[in-house]
Amino acid sequence: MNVIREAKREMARVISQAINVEEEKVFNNIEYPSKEGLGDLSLPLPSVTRNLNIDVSGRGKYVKSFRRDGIFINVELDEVSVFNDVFSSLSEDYGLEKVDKPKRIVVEHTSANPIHPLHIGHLRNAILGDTLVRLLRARGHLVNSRFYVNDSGRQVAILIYGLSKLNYPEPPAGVKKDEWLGLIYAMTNVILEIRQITQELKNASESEYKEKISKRDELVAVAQGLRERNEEYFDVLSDGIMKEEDPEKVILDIIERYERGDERTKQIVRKYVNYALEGFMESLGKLGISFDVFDYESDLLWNGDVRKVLEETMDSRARVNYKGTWALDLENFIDEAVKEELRIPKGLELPPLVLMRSDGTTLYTLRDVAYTFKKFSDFKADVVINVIAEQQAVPQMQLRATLYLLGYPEHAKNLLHYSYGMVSLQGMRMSGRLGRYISFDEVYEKVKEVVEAKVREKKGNLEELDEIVNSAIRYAIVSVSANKPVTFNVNKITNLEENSGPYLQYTYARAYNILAKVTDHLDVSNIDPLELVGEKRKILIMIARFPEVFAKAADDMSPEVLTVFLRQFSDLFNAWYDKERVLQEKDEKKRITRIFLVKGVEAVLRNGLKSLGIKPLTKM
RNA sequence: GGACCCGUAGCUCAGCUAGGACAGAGCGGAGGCCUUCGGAGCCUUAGGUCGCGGGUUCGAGUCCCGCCGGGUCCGCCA
Repeated sequence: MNVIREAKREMARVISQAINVEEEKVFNNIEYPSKEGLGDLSLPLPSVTRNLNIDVSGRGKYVKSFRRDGIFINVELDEVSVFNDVFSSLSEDYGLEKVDKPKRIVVEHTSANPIHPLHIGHLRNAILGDTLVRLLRARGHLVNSRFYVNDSGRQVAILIYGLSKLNYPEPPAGVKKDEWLGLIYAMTNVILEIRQITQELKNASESEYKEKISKRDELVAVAQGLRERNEEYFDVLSDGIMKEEDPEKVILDIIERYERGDERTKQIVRKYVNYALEGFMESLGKLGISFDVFDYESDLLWNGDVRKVLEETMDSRARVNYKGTWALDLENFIDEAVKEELRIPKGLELPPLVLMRSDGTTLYTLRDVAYTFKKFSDFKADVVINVIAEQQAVPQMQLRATLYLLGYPEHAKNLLHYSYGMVSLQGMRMSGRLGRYISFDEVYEKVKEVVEAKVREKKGNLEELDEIVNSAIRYAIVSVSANKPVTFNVNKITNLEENSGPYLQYTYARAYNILAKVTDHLDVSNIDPLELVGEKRKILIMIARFPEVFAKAADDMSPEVLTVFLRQFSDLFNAWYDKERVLQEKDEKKRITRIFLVKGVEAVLRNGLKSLGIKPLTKM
């Protein structure tokens, strides 16, 4: 039951008849007054008519009164009707309104390269992605979450090359596998880069020389830092790589063997890639994040999917010769109207999609086309959402344009890029390549430390410690709009005061514990209508609004909408909580009225928090 | 050079998609509240040319244009 919607309908019906404007138009322009004392619902008249000289009167089931106030028609709701209808139908899943026509939706998120541990950029990706999954599921959609394993690129090959120099060691017991791999990868890469730049120095011109020297010094400093973390590995790697005649050739050979599907290479690569994934899952598991499916990029190569797409593109009328290889000319074969339809800026000159390297091997974006087909077909998806950083905006547009050109306009339209802004680190860019990052695990442990100290100080319940840490981290991420660039700051996450996940959990616990002690028989007809004033009345209206807010947050894919609402709602409840007693109230009708409101608060917070992936705590 | 994202209180951010009533929170600052169902709380208070300049409109933080800052992308990398 969505009481607010019914009330808005009633209001719109009366006004539309009075001023002769379509009901739908009136309905869509109804808003909530921005300040107190103006009623519960409001219509700015100029938004629907030029005739401002009108008055509306009367009342209905929900509408108690209409009042003309400047350019507005303000409506006061009948709190008793609202109360009755909200609480006589208050179910377990109150507010989690389901869509009429559920869609099948694939959400791909996180998809970190399996060569180093997850860092705070992935943290944002994973939390946004997982929150979308939960919100859309709560809304009634069928959602399939996927992780794309980029296992066939150069980066994995570098890692495997390093491992080969170490004679394919096993991760030591007690060490997190992704972290262990990340160190080996960074060492290998840095040593390769130093070797490379040292070579370049030999034929460098005077002007380049200085720049290259300083770049090399920088790399050497990074290398020293890495060496301190494991001297034995570093020295063996350094020795092996420096002695290698042509490391580049060996790395290309690894790529070639893996892409071809050479059995021994497959075994080795998959083993270590899966170690990295194990590490990812261990980290993400702490926040309750998991995936339905892992898709390996290499599978698309081995099973012929990529080849099929390549053949299709080679048949395309948009195929052109580009710098000596083949590409799709997206710019000249996609007109303005289609660009707009595919959410591509008019002024952007879309770069051609290069189909293959001169040696015939394929490139990431083309493989991504194949992967997109797989996501649509495997799950019979209506919509595919890619949660990817904003840096990938252009490749994502190329992807949509390519799908369109290949004759799949529906796929192109239903492929959404859920973009998020960069996460930087106090002015410094993170770099997995150089082993410079704050890992997901470090963040988690740091937050856990602070939360634990706080719980001990409060003599609180340590059993749910992980759930408090989870809510602190999720809230900090999800309460900022996705497209904002953010600078990472642990202090912000460890502030557990009013604007925080733990604050919401705490508020929930208060409401829950009142209800746990209730002995009254609750009957909506046994209440005191005069109680529905002040904060209690406002709480009631917000409870009634919750289904609408939830639906908007899910439909717009804007979890921050729900977050803000839950916080304001908690503020309101806490303000009231401090002023009046519930259980100690002597008058039975007053007491029962208040208990109902607390029940509403409990339901709204419980369902709101759950759909954000935060556990409502009964004690903390 | 072109394209995209961001710019709101000392700091961190809501509000901008679909314009509407004196611009809202938290942190930090100042001052209060434990005979109280959980003080991770409550109540006061100070703090703002909504980056700047035009335009559209009865009305602009919100829409349009032009600037200025910060970031990102423009590879036969992923």
